[in-house]
Amino acid sequence: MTTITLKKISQVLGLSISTVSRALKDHPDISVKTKQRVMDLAKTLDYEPNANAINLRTSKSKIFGLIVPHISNYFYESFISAVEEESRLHGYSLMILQSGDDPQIEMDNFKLCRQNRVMGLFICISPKTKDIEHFIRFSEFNTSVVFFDKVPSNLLCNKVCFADADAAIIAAKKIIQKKKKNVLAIFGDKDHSITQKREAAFKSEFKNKNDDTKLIIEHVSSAEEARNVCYKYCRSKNKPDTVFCMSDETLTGVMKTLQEMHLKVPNDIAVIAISNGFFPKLFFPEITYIETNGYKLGKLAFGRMLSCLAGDTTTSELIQESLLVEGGSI
Amino acid sequence: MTTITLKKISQVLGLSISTVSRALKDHPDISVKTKQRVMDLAKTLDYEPNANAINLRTSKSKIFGLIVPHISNYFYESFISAVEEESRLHGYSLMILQSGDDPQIEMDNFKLCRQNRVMGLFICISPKTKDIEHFIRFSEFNTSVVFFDKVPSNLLCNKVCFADADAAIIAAKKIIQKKKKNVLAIFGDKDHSITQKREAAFKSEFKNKNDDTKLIIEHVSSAEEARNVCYKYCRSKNKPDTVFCMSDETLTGVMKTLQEMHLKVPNDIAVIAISNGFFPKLFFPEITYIETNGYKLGKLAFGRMLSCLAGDTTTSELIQESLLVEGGSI
DNA sequence: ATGAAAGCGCTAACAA
DNA sequence: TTGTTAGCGCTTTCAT
Repeated sequence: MTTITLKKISQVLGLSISTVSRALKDHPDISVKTKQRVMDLAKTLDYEPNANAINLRTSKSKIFGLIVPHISNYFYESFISAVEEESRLHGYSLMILQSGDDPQIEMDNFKLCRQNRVMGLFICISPKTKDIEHFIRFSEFNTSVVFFDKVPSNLLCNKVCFADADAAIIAAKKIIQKKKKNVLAIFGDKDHSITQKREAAFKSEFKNKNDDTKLIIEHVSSAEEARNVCYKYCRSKNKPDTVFCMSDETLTGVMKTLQEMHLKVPNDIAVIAISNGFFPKLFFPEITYIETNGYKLGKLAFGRMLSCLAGDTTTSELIQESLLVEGGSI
Repeated sequence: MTTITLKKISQVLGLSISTVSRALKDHPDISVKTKQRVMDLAKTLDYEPNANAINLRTSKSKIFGLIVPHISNYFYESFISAVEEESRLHGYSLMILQSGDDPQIEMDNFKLCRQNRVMGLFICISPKTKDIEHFIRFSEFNTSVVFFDKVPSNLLCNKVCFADADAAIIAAKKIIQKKKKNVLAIFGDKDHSITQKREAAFKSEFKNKNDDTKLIIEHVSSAEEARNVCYKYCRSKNKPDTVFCMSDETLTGVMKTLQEMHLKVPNDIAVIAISNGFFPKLFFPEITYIETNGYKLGKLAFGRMLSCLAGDTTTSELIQESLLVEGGSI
C-alpha cells in the first residue's frame, strides 16, 4: 500500500493539486460540488496530510519540545500531563525527551528539538548544566523557550516556577502554630538553589517570630539517607516531636522509619512536608503538606508559551503559589 | 536571526549545495580540505539540518509514536522511560500522546502519528476501544505497530505483555507455602480481561493444590474502594490473615487501612501484591510482590519494534515473565 | 572531486 | 472557479 498524496487524489479526479489542496481546506474559491468530490475521495482513501511537507513549506511545525531530567517522577509526569493535554487541545504535538540530568544528553536532546524545528521548548535544566546560552539563543530562531521548575537564576528569560521560599515559610508557620518545640528538618542537597532558598526561609521564619523551637537541620541526598537520619534522631533520648520534609523524596524515607518504629502520627510524632501531593495521600493519616503542583505549573507554563507564540517578546517570571493542604499528620 | 541552510553555507564557501551536503556526511568523494572548510563553517554558524526536509526527501522520519491512556502513572512512566531511552540511543525521537482512555482522543492521536509519518507506533489501547482495524491497517503504510499491556485479544498483531495468569499463580503459591488459611483477595474491575485472567488463575491454583484455604474474593474499581473493603473484613470477627492485592491501586488502598488500624505486617496480617515495584518499597516492611515491570516491558517492546523495522513482517506475541520480589510482608 | 537537476508533498502568489 | 508555477531544505542520480 502506497501513501496517498494530493497528487494522487488530483489525478483520480482530473483536478489540479492546488484545487485539491484548497478543497480540503474548505477554501471559499472552490465550488461546493468539487469540494464534496474531493473530500469524499480523501475520506475513502483515508488521506492524511504529510506534516513534514507542510512544516517545510510553511516553516512552522505544530510541535513543542519538552526536556526533563526524568519522566518517571510524579512531579514531571504531572507537569508533562498538563502540557500534553493543552498541546493537543491547541493542535500541537509534544516531543518529550529526558536528559537523565546529564548535560551532554540534554544538549543532544536540544539539538533534536532544533532539528525538528519545534515551535517552542519547555525545559527543566539539569543542576549540572552550566551553559544556558544556547537555550537563550534558540529564541533568536523564532522559537520560544520556557524554563520551568529549575530555572536559570540570573538570566533574562521566561521562567515558571514555584514560590520556593513561601512553601517553607508556610510549613514553619504551621509548626509554630502547633507549638512544636523540637523539630527535625530534613532538606535536600546543599548545592541546589532550591534547598538554599527553602532552608533560609524556614529558619528565618522561626527567628522572626522569636520562637524558641529547637531546630535540627539535616541534609540528605536520597530517600534512604532521609530514612537513616530520621531513625537516628527518633531513637535518641531527645526524640523530635515533629519532622519537616523538604521534598517527596525525603518524605518517603521518613515515613518508612516511622512505620518501622511503629510511631503513631501525629501523636508520637508530627509530620509536615513540601510535596507534589501524591505521596501524602498514601499514608494514614494523610500527611499535611504544602503543595507544589506539577499539573498547575504545566498549565501556567503553557499559558506563557501561548503568549510567546502570539508575539509577546518580553521575558517574564511566573510564580505558582504554594498552598497548604491539611492532612492529619500535625 | 535567520535559519542556516545548506544553501547558505554553499553560497558563503562558493560551493554547490550537494557538495556541502556530502561534506557534512563525511562522504568519501569529497576532499579532506573541503570537508574541513564546510564542517568548520557549519559549526561556526551552528547549523542544524532540517528534519522535515530530510524526512520529506527520504520518506523516513526517525520518530516513533507512543499512545498511552495516561502519562501520570508509574507503570506507563516506566514503560515510556525505557522506550525513550532506547529511542534516543538509536537516533529516534518519541512523540508521546495520552488518550485519557477516550477512543475519540485515541483516534486523534493516531492521526497525528500518521500525519507525522512516524516509523513505528507503540500503543496501549483504551479498554473502551472496539475497532482496532485502523491500527492494523497502519502497518500497510510501512509503519510498524507494537501493542503493549492491554493488547487486542483475538487479532494477529505484535503484542508485548505480561504473563498475567502466571503472576497470580506465583502469588497463590506463596500464600499456600506460607500456610495462610484466611485470604482476602482484592481484584480490579470485573470487566477487564486482566482481572478475569488473574482471578481464574489465582483460584485454580488453590483448587489444584487441594488447599483448604478460605478465599474471600472482592472486586473494586478504586483505591478508596479497596480501602473500604479491607477495613470491613479486618474489623470483622473473622479477620483475614492475608491480603492479596491484584494491582498497585488496590495495594495503596489496603495499606492505608492497615496503617489506620495499626495492624502490624506481617504478624497481624500478611500482604502480597502484583505490582510494578514502586509502591511496595514505600512501606515498612517492604511488601512482597510479583513484579510487572514497565521498564522491562518497554525494552522488550522496543526490541520487537527494531525487528519490525529491520524487515520482520511476522507478528509475534512476547510475554514478559513475572518475578517474585521478596519483601517482608508475608 | 564537484556540480546540476529532479523531486519528496505541500502552499500560495499569480495567471487565466 | 481552477490551473500553473515556484519554492520550502534536503538527498541522490547522473553528468562533468
